Amino acid sequence: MSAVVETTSAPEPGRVRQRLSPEERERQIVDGAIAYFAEVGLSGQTRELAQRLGVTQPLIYRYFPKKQDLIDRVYEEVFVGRWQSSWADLIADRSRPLRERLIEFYGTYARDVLNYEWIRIYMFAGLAGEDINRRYIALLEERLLRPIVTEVRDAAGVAGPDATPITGLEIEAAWHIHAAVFYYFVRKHIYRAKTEPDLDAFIADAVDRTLLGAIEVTRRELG
Amino acid sequence: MSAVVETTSAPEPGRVRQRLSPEERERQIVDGAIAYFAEVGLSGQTRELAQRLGVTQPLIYRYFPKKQDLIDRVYEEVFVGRWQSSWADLIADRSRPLRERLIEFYGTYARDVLNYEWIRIYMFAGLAGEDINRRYIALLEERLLRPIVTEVRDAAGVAGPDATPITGLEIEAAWHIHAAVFYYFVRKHIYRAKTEPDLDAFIADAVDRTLLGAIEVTRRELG
DNA sequence: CTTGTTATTTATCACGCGATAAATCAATGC
DNA sequence: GCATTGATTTATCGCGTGATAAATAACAAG
Repeated sequence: MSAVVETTSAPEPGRVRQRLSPEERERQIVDGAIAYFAEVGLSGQTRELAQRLGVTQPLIYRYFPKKQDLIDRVYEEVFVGRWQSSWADLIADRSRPLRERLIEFYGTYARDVLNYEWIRIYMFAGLAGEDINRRYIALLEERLLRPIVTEVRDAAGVAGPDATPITGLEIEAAWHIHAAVFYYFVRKHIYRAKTEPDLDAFIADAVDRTLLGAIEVTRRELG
Repeated sequence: MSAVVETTSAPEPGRVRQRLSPEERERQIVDGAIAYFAEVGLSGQTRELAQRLGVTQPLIYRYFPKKQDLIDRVYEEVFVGRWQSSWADLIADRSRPLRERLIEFYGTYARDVLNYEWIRIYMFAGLAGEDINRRYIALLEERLLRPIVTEVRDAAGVAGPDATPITGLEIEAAWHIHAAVFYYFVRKHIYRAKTEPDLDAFIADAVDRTLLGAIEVTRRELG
């Protein structure tokens, strides 16, 4: 009549064992891991994750022999393939005002990339010293910031990057636009603080305010 | 002839036991904890911390009976009392150009507040769901952002907050200036990415670019 | 219905980490 | 010196967590 020991996490007691195809179960584990790790960090326990999924903890190890394998998979699912190649054309489309292009870009980027799971796992990874963040920054600089600087130059009516190399401070200026949007989601999803509820209005306003200064300073310095 | 078990972390073997005054030892533990937790997060182990300090793990428990006590102390040391009351006067000093005031403020703020330990522990705390961040944001909004909006209004030559209440988007605009500086240090200390090496030049440029847009949009909307 | 495959669970190990009790020894006062 | 105090160390407990091996049972094929 010993007390229940309860070593391995069990699904809801009395629940019938559900047998899924390996593909379905793997999908379920990965999705659950993204949600769980985003909430508590990558040091979250496999037992707790299993409980949320309604399965036992060793089952996870059938699909991901090491916890690190699961973490790697989460990184891959969350960070790989979210960048849309069409964004390059959008940024560079001079048939439309730069302001309009940036507002459309950041509207899409905010919805497709900067959601709860992405930004929290991204910050957890950064604090853990992962390479991911530096690699993502390099990608952003090449595919987003330098194109933006090029367009800001054009909007300011000054020479392009071929004639005058882009400076460090110009890259930083493109970061200001990005930071305005990024930091909004840091406050929202990491600090869980109150933020402007109208996302579209926020983005339009953020682009307006940060872009005007970027263009004006560029004109003063290079014009 | 059994193998060494080594359960409790020991200081360097052969080192002579050093007996400090409680004040000195406590100071040493707190400083070590700030550095250690900033690096690995607040889930860092007391044994590892003890080893870095060159003392045994139970000694920490003489000064801080629970690990949470030590964490609370770290929060207190890092976050309390860094805000200088003189900053209010600096921001509101209309005998100087707003640009100049903000550059001086953010220069000081960057050095006095946004260092490696502060920004990492702040982000760890945010991800852990602590109240600290929301309380700090409330403090910033009251003591920094609203005053900045008031000064931006003045610089734009429009009515002050008494006549026209400050809007959510205006607060967000003040966040843009703040975000530019803050995100610089996120990239530097959390992602460990390369950043503009000349901090003063960066801050002057960041204030210039973000402030110009803030003033111009304010003039358009309220002028 | 019977049987085989394998998805899933049960049971358990090994180790790490927070925490505590008792032993030790460096400093201080007489 | 010698004794006393208390800062520091040694030894150990209990539990949580990653990981593994063996048992069980859901589903498909015949």
